[in-house]
Amino acid sequence: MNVAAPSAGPEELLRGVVDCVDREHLAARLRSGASLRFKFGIDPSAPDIHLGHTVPMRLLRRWQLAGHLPVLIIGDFTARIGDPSGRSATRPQLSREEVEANAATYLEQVFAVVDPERVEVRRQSEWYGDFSLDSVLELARTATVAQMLQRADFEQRLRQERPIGLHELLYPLLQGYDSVAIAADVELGGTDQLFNLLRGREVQSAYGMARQDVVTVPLLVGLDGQRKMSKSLNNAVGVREPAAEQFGKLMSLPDTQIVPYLELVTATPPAEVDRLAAQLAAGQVHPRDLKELMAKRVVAQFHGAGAADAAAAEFARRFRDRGLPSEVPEVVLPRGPMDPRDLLTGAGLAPSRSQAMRWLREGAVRLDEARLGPDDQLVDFRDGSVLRVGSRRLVRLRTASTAQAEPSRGDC
RNA sequence: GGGCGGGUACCGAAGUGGUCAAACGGGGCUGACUGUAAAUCAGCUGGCGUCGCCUACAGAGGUUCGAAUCCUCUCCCGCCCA
Repeated sequence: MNVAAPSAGPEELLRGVVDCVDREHLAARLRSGASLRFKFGIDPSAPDIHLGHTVPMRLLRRWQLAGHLPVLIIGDFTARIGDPSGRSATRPQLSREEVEANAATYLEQVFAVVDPERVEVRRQSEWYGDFSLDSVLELARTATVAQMLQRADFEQRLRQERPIGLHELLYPLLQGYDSVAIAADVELGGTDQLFNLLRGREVQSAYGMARQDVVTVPLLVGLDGQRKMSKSLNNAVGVREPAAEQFGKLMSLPDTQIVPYLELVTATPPAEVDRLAAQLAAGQVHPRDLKELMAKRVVAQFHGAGAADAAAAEFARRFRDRGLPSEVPEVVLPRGPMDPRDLLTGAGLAPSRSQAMRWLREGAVRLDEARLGPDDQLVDFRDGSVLRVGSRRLVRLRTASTAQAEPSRGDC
């Protein structure tokens, strides 16, 4: 990555942030020209990061370019608890091995956005690895149960008579102690992190350290246009997904989110975002075209402009022109007429004959241009025929008189 | 330790002896439509030899012609009192 950018002032560095505590204090420090330790914690609780994670990472990069030092905390301990933020239920416990594996792929993904040259990467195990019970108690003494129960998600769970694990109560304290361990000047997170971030201030002062300032950025709304992007809500775009997959998902985003996405997950300059938003509102630009622009820019960040353009072209071919994708998976089947249900399961498109039958009733199944129905007895196919269910599930059939059929399982 | 209320399909949640493969909502899938994998409307959403059979309502037994529904024990969760 390039350029040692000129150091920027508070206006530039705080653009787009939602909460900022203590704003006066932080602004003064930024103006002072000091290089700040800018903490950002990531829990390797899933193997992949998604676009939602990149929102704070982009701010991290801006600060990095301005001469501040990002300190990335790999939450290899807290990941095993699971952050209760915004959670209505206790998370499943991860094993040490899972967390390790996740952590390894995480950094690689983070560095797609953040410059790997100028960061400090720390793991919680550095300080929690041999944390004694004494230390735990000392940390636990820094807060009261009432303070912990103030947070909305705990309060809500209590009201709904759902379980709250004792270890979950500890989460904000552990995250807070990280700030002590690395002597953070500022901590960054999504708006749902506010409670934890503020707790860090209290923990630091309990340990006789100056309080960090706290900055939050907006949460990215997921593909459903409603809830925050989250893998478990199945509304996320992973940064490691193939370009075509990312592009298609982004095109399914409700129109209302086009501008927020441009703003939060592309490098589009604010002035241009404003201009495009105005044009969209005035009907001067077609929502689909703007969405395509946004999608291309997002995809290009992870796969390059060429791949983004190719994904856009492929998408147009498949869904606008209703054509075949450029690459169709093949499956080899024995030659000869088959019951359509066996054909679907044999080709790996249907997980069961019952599901195959449902699709046949729904009119979802096409063999080349012909639609197959529930009353079709035996259908014949030729080498190279295309069997499809809906628009996204399809295979090219190859016949083999000698070879055994080796169906690849579909993911239905 | 005592008392009470719960554990139902991917999730939430009805059902309290047969008409329950299980209401309803969400999610997912499919069709129509379209600028899209958007919105909207409609259908589907355990398996199989598909108008029938099998498996399923925390687990194991039991009562009954018949149980998700009743009884016993076990496991798990929540609340209240100590």
